[in-house]
Amino acid sequence: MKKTIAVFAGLIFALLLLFQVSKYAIISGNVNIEIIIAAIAIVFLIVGIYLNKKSLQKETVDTTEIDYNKIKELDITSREYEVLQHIAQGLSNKEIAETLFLSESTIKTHVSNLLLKLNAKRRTQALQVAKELQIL
Amino acid sequence: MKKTIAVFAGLIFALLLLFQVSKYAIISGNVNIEIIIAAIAIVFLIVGIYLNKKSLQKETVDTTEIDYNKIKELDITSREYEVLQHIAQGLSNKEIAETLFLSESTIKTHVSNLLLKLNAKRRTQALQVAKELQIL
DNA sequence: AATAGACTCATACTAAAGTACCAAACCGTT
DNA sequence: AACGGTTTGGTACTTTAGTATGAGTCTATT
Repeated sequence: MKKTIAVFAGLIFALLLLFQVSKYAIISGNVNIEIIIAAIAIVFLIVGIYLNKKSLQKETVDTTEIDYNKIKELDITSREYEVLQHIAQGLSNKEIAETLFLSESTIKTHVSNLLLKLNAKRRTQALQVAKELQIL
Repeated sequence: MKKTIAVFAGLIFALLLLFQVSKYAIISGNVNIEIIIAAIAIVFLIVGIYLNKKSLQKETVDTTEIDYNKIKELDITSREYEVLQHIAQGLSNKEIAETLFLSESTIKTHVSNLLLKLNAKRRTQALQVAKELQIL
């Protein structure tokens, strides 16, 4: 975090410097105007690309938005979805039952209903389908 | 695709126009130099951000690079990895056996070895671990 | 108050998944 | 040719997963 601030401070300083240098270069008439304009354009193009890449990095790590509308369309209830999320964690029915303070029977019924609604034969297939539908 | 070309052509044209306008504005001395430099900087900053966003969109849809070195580190053989990929597709052992022209027994041994190497108790957990290790 | 949907849980199954152990064939290396 | 690792496959068994069915509870809505 400190590093980020330092980088940004340096960047802003460098840009201000470029700004002033350009101004006086134009006024003094020593340098070709085209070159200065091009230099500014290129520098800010690069800065734009860099800034954008930095800001996108965090978002794009696991940004696959969950389609909550699709969950409703499939008539998946909140409890069922909760179970689905636990399946995705790799938990067994018994483990899910323990974490949710329910009996294994209840989890089994939820899973069965999930498989029907997701049109899957196995829990692994349910995961694959759910990811394809952007539900997970 | 045609749209992209048109957009880019228009963009380049606009930039060239800006370039020329800037040059003559500076030479004629009608406009403040700072404003022109700032305008160029802002325009190219925005262009840079836009271009980068466009180019990243395709990559970032499912860009979670697979760490092949980690696969080797875990001593996961090519056949085992192949089976892992099929598990991720939601296939059963029997189905994997059919698609790879192997017996179900063979798939079971591969799966068992995978579970050991990934330190998982179930295939769903194996998937979760594999994704966490960026193997899938 | 009655109804519908969600949630819970049980029993009794069948079907997969997974373990343990063994063994043969294959393949590249020493 | 012998060795180590991979791949393949079998048997026998245990453990999960999943299905089918029925039923009681809870809650919001009519």
